[in-house]
Amino acid sequence: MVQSPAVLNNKAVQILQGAMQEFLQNGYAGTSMDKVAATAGVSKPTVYNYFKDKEGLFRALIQYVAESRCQQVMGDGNLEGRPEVVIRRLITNAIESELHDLDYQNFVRLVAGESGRFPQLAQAFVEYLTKPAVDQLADYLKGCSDINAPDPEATARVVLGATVFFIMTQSVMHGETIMPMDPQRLVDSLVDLVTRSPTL
Amino acid sequence: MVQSPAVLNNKAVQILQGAMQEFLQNGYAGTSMDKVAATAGVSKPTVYNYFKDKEGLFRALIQYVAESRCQQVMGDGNLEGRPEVVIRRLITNAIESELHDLDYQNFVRLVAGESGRFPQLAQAFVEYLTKPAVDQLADYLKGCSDINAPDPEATARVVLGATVFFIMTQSVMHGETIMPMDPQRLVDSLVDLVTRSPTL
DNA sequence: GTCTATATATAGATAGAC
DNA sequence: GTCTATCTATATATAGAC
Repeated sequence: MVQSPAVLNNKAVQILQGAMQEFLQNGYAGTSMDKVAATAGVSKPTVYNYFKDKEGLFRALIQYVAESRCQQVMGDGNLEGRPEVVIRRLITNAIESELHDLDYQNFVRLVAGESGRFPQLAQAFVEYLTKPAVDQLADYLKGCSDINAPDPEATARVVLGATVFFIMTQSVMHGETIMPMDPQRLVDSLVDLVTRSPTL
Repeated sequence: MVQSPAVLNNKAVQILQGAMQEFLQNGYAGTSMDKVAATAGVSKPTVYNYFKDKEGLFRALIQYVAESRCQQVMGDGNLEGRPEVVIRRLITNAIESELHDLDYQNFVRLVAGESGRFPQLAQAFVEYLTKPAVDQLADYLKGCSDINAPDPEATARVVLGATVFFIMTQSVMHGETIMPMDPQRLVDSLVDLVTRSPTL
């Protein structure tokens, strides 16, 4: 029985791959164990041999995907240089890598959509993806003396919040045609807001 | 057959109330027409007499809830006064009214979670809730000469994006214990960022 | 460990009585 | 218009053969 993605043999990964395709496409309740088994190329009892039940498989899958995404979000962790350049690069990278990543968008939809019924999984998302990103940026901002951020932690939430909101509205919620905007304008405004000289 | 919430008799509303409770709690695929009928206090064929099928009922419900929320989000539309005061009040109101509104959070979870399979409903959310809020703030910012916002539309997205992200992370995704923050700090930082004197 | 076959429950949707 | 009763499909989960 697989409880943690830390220990995964070949067949467990094979099942998780099939489960990923189905759950990301059809949500938790919309996914049947029959289709998971078929997509994974195994029989249904084999699925139940590796995972206790549908909920156990789902939890293992979310953890599996979150761990995969974890490194990517952090980037190389190399936040060095002048604030205008660093912040611009950080936001540009986030938008470019997520705005057209359909798998990531479906992952966000799935975790957000199930956050009421699976609060622990939503918390794992916050702990392993959201919080590290905010903390990393906040730590960088703390080291910058010549920017407009008396509260670096709150400022980091503003910067990343605006970025996440942009991706959510434009792509996840399909708002690109309804309220279109060149991502560059958001980046420019954010850099402009944060890197001005602080109040005298 | 009810197609639009614009024309709703008593029984249709009664069914929508039951549907709201079930869909907001259990999601689309997790909701059965049996439970909708039971919660609404009618029989299943009666539900099908007023709505074509499960999908038709769901679409009508989302439109119904979105229209109810539409006015509330806009507030009284009275954005007048000095920018520090107006922006502070706007964000504070949004956070106070949404951060602990469980129905609203479940509505966000539902629409976001189904946005991949019901893109039209997500677009209605953007068109009737997100876009009006952004436009209203952008219009106000355009009229302010003494603030730090060369691009009012992008700045409005930063302000509302940071606010929505805060509510999403703290409440919807249950992150309050993982990355706690007093909402006042976010409000202060946003007001501070936007209302500084523009670059010389 | 992995399969075929199946038990049991519940889903969406409707026929037909009133 | 509204109900009880029902049809058909499919869901989760497992028994038992290999």
